[in-house]
Amino acid sequence: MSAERGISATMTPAEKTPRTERGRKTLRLLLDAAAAEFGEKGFHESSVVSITQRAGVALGSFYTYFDSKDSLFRALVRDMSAQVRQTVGPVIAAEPDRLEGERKGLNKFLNFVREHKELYRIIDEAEFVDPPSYRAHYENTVNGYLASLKEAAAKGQVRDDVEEVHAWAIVGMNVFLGLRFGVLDEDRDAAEVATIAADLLTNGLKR
Amino acid sequence: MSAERGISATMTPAEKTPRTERGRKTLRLLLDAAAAEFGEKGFHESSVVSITQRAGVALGSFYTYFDSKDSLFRALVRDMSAQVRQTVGPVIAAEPDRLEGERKGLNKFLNFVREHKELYRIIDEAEFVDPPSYRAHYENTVNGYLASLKEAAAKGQVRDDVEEVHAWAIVGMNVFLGLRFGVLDEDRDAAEVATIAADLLTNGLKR
DNA sequence: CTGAAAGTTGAACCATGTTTCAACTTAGTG
DNA sequence: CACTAAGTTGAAACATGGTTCAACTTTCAG
Repeated sequence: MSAERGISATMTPAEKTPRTERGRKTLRLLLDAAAAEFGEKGFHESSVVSITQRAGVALGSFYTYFDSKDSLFRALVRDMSAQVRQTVGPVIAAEPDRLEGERKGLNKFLNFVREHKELYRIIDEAEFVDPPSYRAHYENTVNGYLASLKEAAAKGQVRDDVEEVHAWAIVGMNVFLGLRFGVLDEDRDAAEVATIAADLLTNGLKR
Repeated sequence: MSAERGISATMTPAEKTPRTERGRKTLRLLLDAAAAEFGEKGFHESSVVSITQRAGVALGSFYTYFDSKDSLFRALVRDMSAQVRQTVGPVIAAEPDRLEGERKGLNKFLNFVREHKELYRIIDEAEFVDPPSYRAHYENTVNGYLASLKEAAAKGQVRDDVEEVHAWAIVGMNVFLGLRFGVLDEDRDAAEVATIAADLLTNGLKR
């Protein structure tokens, strides 16, 4: 996760950026340990002590890089929010047909969630730990969706009255399918779920 | 809320049921204070002290009725979960046409959420405070939905391949519309949102 | 009336966990 | 090499808030 993607991009200046290689390595250890810890136990059950232990670092070192437990959490949420969009967005965009893109995007999303249950959970908890980030996450997601739907409408691929309500509905649909078939259980084939959902979305519920 | 609906029905035996009128009154004060407190601050920011203060009751009295802060929260979640289903379910069931029922049900749900933002939030937080209740809430909701969709399919009102994936998709859609147009903002007419969503669900996204 | 059961009270106890800090170690530059 | 900046350490200070309990008050059945 974080370790693989470098640090500075999505990092706010609130943290004390490391100046040496050793520092960057420690910060990375902390971020990864935190993602694992928050994912397993949730924010409130996680402690700074146990995050540092998991990272194999002394307690005090934590405060070399973060102002507080909250500030670490915020950093993580922003990080993940971007990660989801960067993973799914391109898959949808690459497909010439928007409705087929929807199927592929959902499939990608389901697989992403299965591999990153901890990240999914962190974003959910932001509703309580850091509401602005939570809101921003979904607004960003929905806005991206809406823009892409409007383009498709212009090309005549989907109904041309698409608007915000549609975008929220679709995002909600995807999030819940991710929850049920990605996080809670993996008892169904992801591609099949994506196909069924995309078909529902394309043709509706009517007979 | 709880005060208006009486207590025993959804209450588990875990709590120490009051034996006198005075006791029932105190318990009701505590439940209402807790719902308000959890709704405003969330579980972890709420304290037993401040719940009892809000209820106008001594700290120690709390433990006459609940084993712990967690046990109170669990009671509240079960309570609300039932409340949502009892509010929306009948509206859908009363309508002969399932697709029209969907529109009315969503409309009812949106209005319910607007009046009960605190309850909505409590259920969300159950994902972290009491996962089994959270899971149970959505499984119950989805199962009810699925049963009703299958009935409609038998009557030829909706496609006859309806299954679990569809039900989760629809519930997710509704939950997110509730989040956006009920909790986060009320800048759109609820009936209009319901109409747009029901139309999407009926006819799909294709041109 | 009266006594036992139910309910009330809040100070004290206790557990947990965040944050600080001053002494110490390591890294890198002139 | 040496010297300074960067980073590390963990014990201790500090804050919070859940839970217990023994003394007290109210209720209500007999």
